[in-house]
Amino acid sequence: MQDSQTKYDCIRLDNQLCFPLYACAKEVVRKYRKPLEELGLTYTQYVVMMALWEHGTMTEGELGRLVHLDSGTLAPLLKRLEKQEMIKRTRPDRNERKLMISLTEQGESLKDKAVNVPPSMQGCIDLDRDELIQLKILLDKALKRMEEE
Amino acid sequence: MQDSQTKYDCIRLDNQLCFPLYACAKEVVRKYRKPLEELGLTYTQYVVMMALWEHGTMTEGELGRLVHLDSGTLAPLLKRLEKQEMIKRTRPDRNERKLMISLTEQGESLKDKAVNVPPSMQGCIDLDRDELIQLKILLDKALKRMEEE
DNA sequence: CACAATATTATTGCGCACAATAATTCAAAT
DNA sequence: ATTTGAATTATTGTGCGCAATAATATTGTG
Repeated sequence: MQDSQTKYDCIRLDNQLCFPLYACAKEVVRKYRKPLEELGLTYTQYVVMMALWEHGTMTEGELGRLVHLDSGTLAPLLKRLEKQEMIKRTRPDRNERKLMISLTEQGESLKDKAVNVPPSMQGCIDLDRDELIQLKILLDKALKRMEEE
Repeated sequence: MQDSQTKYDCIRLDNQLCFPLYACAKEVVRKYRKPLEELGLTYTQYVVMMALWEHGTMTEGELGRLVHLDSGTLAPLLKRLEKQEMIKRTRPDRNERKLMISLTEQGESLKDKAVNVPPSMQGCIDLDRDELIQLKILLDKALKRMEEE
């Protein structure tokens, strides 16, 4: 066994795939903070709002599956969004276990401010156009397979 | 403007690059939980230990730059690792501001268990070999550019 | 109907994440 | 030598993240 190849090579940071994934994700979320501050949203809240803007009213469970968050994270987050009057939380009569999450008028109209966020985040990941496309394809594919499990 | 292309398209979840990045990273960290439990480490602690196994003793600041964590996260995390007797935290005489982080014997030898983690995480991202390589290249490149700023 | 099993959300507990700020130590400049 | 400024780590406060568990409502089965 040579110097340049030991049994510990597999735990070098440079040889990890998951570490740059983890670190990039954190950096990106951090970069969103400023522009989202103007909307009064955290990154996670922004993701939840995007799901609601696109799909409309749904249960907490459906929402959680869409954005990859469980009830332990989502329940308090939704209460905060309700307090900010972005969403409403209501129990349907037919099934009082479920919690329907719907947008308030204010929440719905925040959409018009939110469309300014993606343009301002252009270049937040400093890669060429082709590389960004390729990266998105790979991440979408990986994520989809995780959802299928 | 047609139905299929509105000004709100840019805030559809499907059109985000950062969302699958964020979601994938979370899923991956979650998958590490089980195997790391046997080492008594969280994912973030594991990353910190990898940096120390590879580079040896360094200051908190250097460590933080390597793993992309600031003092607000790192300080309490290092105290927990010290309590578990994985690391030592000492102030050098020449500069009492700095905090040197070094491995204990126990921390050093945990390395031998840790080498089993990457193999057990093979397939944690369900992509072909070539796709994994490409993904790593793109993420490394993106992360490197973020570090350069 | 009774009651067991399931579905759905809420709570708890611990740790990460980071901005903002404070506290301490060191270095530089007059 | 004193003071100013920079470097370094620690603390505080808020929110995310998730496993484990609890609480409640519904559904299915005898």
